Amino acid sequence: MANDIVDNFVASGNSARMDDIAKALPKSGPPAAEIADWVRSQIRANRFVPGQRLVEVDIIRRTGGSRFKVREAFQRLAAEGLLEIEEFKGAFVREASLDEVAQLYRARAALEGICAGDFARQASDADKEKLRIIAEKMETCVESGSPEQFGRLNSEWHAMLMHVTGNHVIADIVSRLNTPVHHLLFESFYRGDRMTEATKDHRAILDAILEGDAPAAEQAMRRHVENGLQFLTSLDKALFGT
Amino acid sequence: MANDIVDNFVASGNSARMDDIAKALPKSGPPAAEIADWVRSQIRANRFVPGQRLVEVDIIRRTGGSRFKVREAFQRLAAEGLLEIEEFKGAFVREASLDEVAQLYRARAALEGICAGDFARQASDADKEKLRIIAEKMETCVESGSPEQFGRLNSEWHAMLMHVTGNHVIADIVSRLNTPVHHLLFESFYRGDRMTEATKDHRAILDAILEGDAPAAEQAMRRHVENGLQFLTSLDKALFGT
DNA sequence: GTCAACAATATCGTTAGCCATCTTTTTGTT
DNA sequence: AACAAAAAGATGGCTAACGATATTGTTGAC
Repeated sequence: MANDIVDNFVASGNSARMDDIAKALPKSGPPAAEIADWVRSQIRANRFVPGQRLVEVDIIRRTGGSRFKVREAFQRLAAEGLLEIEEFKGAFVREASLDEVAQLYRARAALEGICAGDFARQASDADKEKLRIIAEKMETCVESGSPEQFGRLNSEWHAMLMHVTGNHVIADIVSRLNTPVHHLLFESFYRGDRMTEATKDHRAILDAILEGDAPAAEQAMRRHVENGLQFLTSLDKALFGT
Repeated sequence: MANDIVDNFVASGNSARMDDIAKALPKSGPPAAEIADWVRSQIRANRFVPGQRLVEVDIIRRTGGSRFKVREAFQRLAAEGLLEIEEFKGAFVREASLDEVAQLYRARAALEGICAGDFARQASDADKEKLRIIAEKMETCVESGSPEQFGRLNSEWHAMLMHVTGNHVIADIVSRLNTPVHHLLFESFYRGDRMTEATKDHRAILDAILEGDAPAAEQAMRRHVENGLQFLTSLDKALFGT
């Protein structure tokens, strides 16, 4: 992501053709949305940690965007709940309290539960098979011990479960719910036997879906997300708590 | 809120010199959040209708905010999903499709269901009594036929149900879910016998809560919200559909 | 009379520069 | 040596001006 921006910026400066420049130059810098994406990715990668102050000039230096765009991006991120902006002090990465995270997880459990029920009810056999295949790949990840691949597949699995039945809006809400705690999510698969537990949960959900038992699928999904929360809280205690 | 802004505008509009104002008013215009609130309220009151174009200068004139702040507010509202911004065309009030509204309602049903369950489990007797009293007031509104009072109490009822058990984050999510369809909500209580039906639903929820039956409370709340959606879809068909 | 091309206006997007505010550092006094 | 006050540096906020684009109105030809 960062490279995209830099390349884009450099490219527009180095272009040779007049035509190319004519079309490339109107956008002198990266658009505000791109800057927001970049900051978001930095936060997700734990490169920007909660409480850290985001200095405008610094972001401008790194992204090549103008001050105006950077501030627009900050506003967007603040509206998303990722940043907090204080007068004359600037933007900070928002720190989500454990209680807040718990509520976000409970919300996610409810929403993904709905989607799991929908999937059990409406999804075609082909879609169910797709879901099964991804789950299978994840199991091989557990064996080979590759948590980042597991994480990617996990995201894909959850996203597909929601999008297949057309619940794009709910999926969007869920993704926003995830963002503030994504750096913890990322770390969670490295610790303990979270992967094996998650796999067990996935299997339970998949079984309910294959049997067409929507309420069971919903319940299983809820339990799965709530297990994730429980793991996260124990992780938090181990890291920061006494 | 709106009056504050208007008064502010009139004051600055009638003054003679810009310089005088700059020195006379050490406090600058309303902050971006306030402008966003104002625009939001205008949309809620159906004064800004879906598809309408929001011209920057117009908002500046009306709110007294600077162009920068207005644009910041637009960004925030776009992130909230209320507006859509197109390049060189400006901000439009976003039109929520019926499918989108349906998903928002299903999400709301799930989230408020959780809170209803929490309430049944954790709320004190005093809080339960408070909830009962509000419901009682709403019943008198049905008899006397005052829908806007009913609407206010309804908001209070739902808000209290969530906040009492500390689910502030979930309540916040729900309020954002409501915003895009609030103008329809506003109209809904004027039509048919929605008020009496809602009252019946509320009574069922309250009964489950008073008995301490959390799952029943959750289910009742879900049904209540889903009934609201059903009413809204029928209303939409009656207004626009064939 | 209608349609198309061109011009004019209005609006949006961007940048640069100035002003207000906060933080930190330095200096002076107790 | 410690604390307070003032000044300097840094940071964010705001306005004004400029360039790009869409929309609208007008004029001319078919």
